[in-house]
Order: sequence, then C-alpha cells, then structure tokens
Amino acid sequence: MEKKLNYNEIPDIEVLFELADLFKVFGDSTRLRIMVTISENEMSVLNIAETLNMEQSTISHQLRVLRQNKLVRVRREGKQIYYSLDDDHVKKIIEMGLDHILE
Amino acid sequence: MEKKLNYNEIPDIEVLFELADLFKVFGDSTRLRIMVTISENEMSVLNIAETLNMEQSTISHQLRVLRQNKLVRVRREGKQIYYSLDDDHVKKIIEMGLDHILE
DNA sequence: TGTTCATATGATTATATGTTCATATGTTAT
DNA sequence: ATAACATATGAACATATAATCATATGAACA
Repeated sequence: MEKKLNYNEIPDIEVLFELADLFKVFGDSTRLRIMVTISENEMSVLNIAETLNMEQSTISHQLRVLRQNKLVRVRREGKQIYYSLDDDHVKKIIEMGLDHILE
Repeated sequence: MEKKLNYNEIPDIEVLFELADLFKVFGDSTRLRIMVTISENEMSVLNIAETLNMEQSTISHQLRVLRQNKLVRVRREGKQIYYSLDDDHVKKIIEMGLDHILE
C-alpha cells in the first residue's frame, strides 16, 4: 500500500495555480501578522496599524488582499471598520505552518 | 469562552517572519506542481522536468529551494538524483489549502 | 453644508523572485 | 583519460509585489 495524499487524483493545473495564489497571501509577514492580530478579537484598521506599528495605508492595502481572498470578515460600525479572521480554515493553515517550523 | 487559536500566545514576530518564508515556498505554482508530482513516487530531476514540460534548469533551481526548506528528500542512485516529498506535514499543508479553495 | 475622522485607493519606487541561457560539477562506462 | 549523461549553479533579465506618499471616499455630527 502506497502512501497517498488525500486528493486521489492529481489536482488540475489550474487548481494548483489557485492554490499557489492562496499560499502567496500567507507568504507575507505583514499579512500574517495582521491575521494573527485579529485572530482573537476583531479590530479596526487603525487599531491594527497601531498594534503593528505600521502605516494605516499599508494595513489597508494588505487588508484588501485578505478580503479579496476571503480570509477576513468585515463589519462596519459608524466610522470604523472592524476586521476579523474569516473561518477556522485560516487558523488551521497558520497552525500547520507553525507545526512545521517548530519541528 | 473565546474562540482561540491553538497557539496560546501570539507567536513571536521572528517566528512569523519564518512562517511567511515557509508559505512563500508554497506560493509558487512550479514548486507546488513539483511537490504534487513527487508526492506519490520519487522522481529524477529530468523526469520531473519532462512531466511538467519545463526546463531542467528551472526544476533544479526550484528543487534547491525545496531542499533548503526541508520539504523534499533526496536520494542519489548512479547519475540520477531522486526527489520525494519529505514528510506528511508537507502534504497536509497542501491539503489544507485545497480544502480552502474547494470551499 | 462644512468639518472631522476613519478607511480606501492610485501612482511611484525599491526590492524580491522566477526563468532562461550558458556553463560547471559530478557520475558512469569505455 | 575521455566521452556521455544528469544535475547544479551563476549571471542577466523581466516581472511581481510591498511600502510610501498623496489624495479620495464615505460616515458622523455640529
């Protein structure tokens, strides 16, 4: 019996391109830090920027990427917009990566 | 009781940089295709190149990246060098990503 | 309506990254 | 030793991407 991946067929090349795009999103430390930061509680853009000590604009640009990839949830309340992690998938992917790094 | 990540403390910023680097490796379609290709059986460099219809040099460069990140195993047999996926972690990370993409 | 505050966006620049071509290294066999 | 083959590597180029600055959009409230 061979070791097998859970995917029984080799994924389509298009799927693999999509998959690469997804991992690209995780492959930037600013975005990762944002994701980890909002994983416990939702936060406003400015709050995230302050927490990470980065420009509001930088955070906003990266939140856009996260939004486009459906990795975050958005909620408006008055002038503020609150971001939180979208689902547990996102968390699991980060945890998986941590597992690999930490041996 | 709050939703919590498995990590109890927010990971160090350095760890997150490392983590980003790891995901960067997964964030390239050529490398992903290589990983999927050698996930079932080990393959020689030329074999991988032929399978993916890409230059030997390209494959070799990317295998180097995979090697450096300990994502592949290497075995020499005569003139050929055979590559295979390193461990199940690698597979799981790919599967996680697929899960997210495929809803 | 006009002002203030929070967020988003466009353009620009600097940097990082993937591929290609040419060539080097290393192995096997004659 | 030399030829033939498999793999690795260096340099150069093209492209992608993140951060910054300046500005626009949109909400709240006087």
